[in-house]
Amino acid sequence: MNEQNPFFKTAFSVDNIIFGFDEGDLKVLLIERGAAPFKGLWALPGDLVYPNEDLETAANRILEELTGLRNVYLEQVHTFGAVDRHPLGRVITVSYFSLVKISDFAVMPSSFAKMAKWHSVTKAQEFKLAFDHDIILDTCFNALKHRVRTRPVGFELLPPKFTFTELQHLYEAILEIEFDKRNFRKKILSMNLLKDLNEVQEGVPHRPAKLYKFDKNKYSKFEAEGFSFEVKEAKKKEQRRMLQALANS
Amino acid sequence: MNEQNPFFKTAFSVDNIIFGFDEGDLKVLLIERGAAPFKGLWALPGDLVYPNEDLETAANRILEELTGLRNVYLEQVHTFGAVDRHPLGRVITVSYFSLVKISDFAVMPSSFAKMAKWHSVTKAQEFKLAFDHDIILDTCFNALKHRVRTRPVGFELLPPKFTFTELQHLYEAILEIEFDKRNFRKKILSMNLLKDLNEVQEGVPHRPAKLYKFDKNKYSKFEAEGFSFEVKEAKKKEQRRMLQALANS
DNA sequence: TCAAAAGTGTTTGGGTTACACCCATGA
DNA sequence: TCATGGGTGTAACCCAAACACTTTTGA
Repeated sequence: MNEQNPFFKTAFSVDNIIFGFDEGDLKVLLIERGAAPFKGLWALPGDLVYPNEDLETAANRILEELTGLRNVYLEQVHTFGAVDRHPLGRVITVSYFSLVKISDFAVMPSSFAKMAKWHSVTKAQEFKLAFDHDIILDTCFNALKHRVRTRPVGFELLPPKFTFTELQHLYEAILEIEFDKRNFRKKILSMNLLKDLNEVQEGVPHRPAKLYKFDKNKYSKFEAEGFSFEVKEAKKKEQRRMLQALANS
Repeated sequence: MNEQNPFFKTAFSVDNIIFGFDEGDLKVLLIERGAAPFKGLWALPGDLVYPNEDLETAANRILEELTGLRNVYLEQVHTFGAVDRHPLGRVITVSYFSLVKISDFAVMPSSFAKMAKWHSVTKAQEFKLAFDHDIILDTCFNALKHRVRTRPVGFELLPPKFTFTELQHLYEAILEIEFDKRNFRKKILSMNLLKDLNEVQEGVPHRPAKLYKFDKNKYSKFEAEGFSFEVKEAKKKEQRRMLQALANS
């Protein structure tokens, strides 16, 4: 193979959608572009892939350079390769999403850090992002919604000790649905994924909640067998609302 | 951007897993490699992506060159980019699967045709394929299994008129599960996806089955709402089998 | 009349949904 | 004692699963 070959005029990059969870809200880490094209707009963290680097390695590198974190949940989502997606040339990009615990962010070490900022996902979806990053964000958010119903990955976003209510708020934020408290607890408990730590919250102005941690042993069982977090409540509620509306008209 | 830049030493390809269904068996179209590397091994049809060509366009082009078919169901699955996956250089490949009606294959028009051959998927999974194509095949077969539970895409693999039994065999071949005839019919009928053609099979040595076609209008409803083809039978059967085994020991 | 596949209903059980009140704590 | 969220059980319902015999046709 040689470099004069026109097939080698294409570059490829990795874009990394980094999700976090804080204050009951699902967040995504964006970077303000300091240079053209799209200077001043928010963009997903990403970089060209080195010639001797695997795709996942590149995704991990971007993540570590930006956040200092390693060994983070990472999943490839989709590859975007429209001819005109990058104004300066042909760049095909592979998107990944990763799930991090915002509690781990003591410092954001790299030079990127000054421009990086957490944004609520719902708000970021309304931004005009650089390149086709709005579509990428959308696609990855959908992939996360799907994954969370399929594998117990939600825990990747929570601190090591958490309350049931925090867990429920996390699922609600990701799936954009509200759950019944009792049914939610029943469902999660029946999965046997949680370990009761026999500890409680401190410093809260109300009855303190019990703390749980995620039980890795059970997790691996689901890795093999699959996991189903069925959600029909929202659909039914919606239907009933529409029937009501019809009846009232 | 310029061509001396080392980031432009990478090429992009698309590999296309073409599924068909015939004689109760799920098939995949493979090509025998006529040149090194991997000369003589079976490989997935694929090609480098032209510099001015979108990824999907490339996937469709490969499909059309090989089969003469256009407007075929096509879905991106995963991107494979291990540094050493191609012995002659860095080639990142985006995999797609497509679903075709084998009945449409009057001729296979291109020069590829003489080397292309349908293989039963289960057998092809045991082959040593060129490059990392065995992993790609596996990944795409899993993606198909998933998609078929999620959207009514099975019809893409059947001729325009088909019997209930053919449809059931198709689902069984894809999901590698056997279904109860009555439950299967009930489930499909409740989805209201089929149109009874008031015709029957001809020339069969037994009671002829009714012919159905797929009803596009209903389909679009599922496109929006989602579609669930839940399958628990297999799991339960497996569990019971294991309990039996335990009881007998 | 036989072979071969088509066609058809009902019961059971498990899991999801709906729903409301008391409890523990800090202020 | 009050405000705030924590924590708990039961009945109804729906859907998937299990299961066996009759029907229709061609040979």
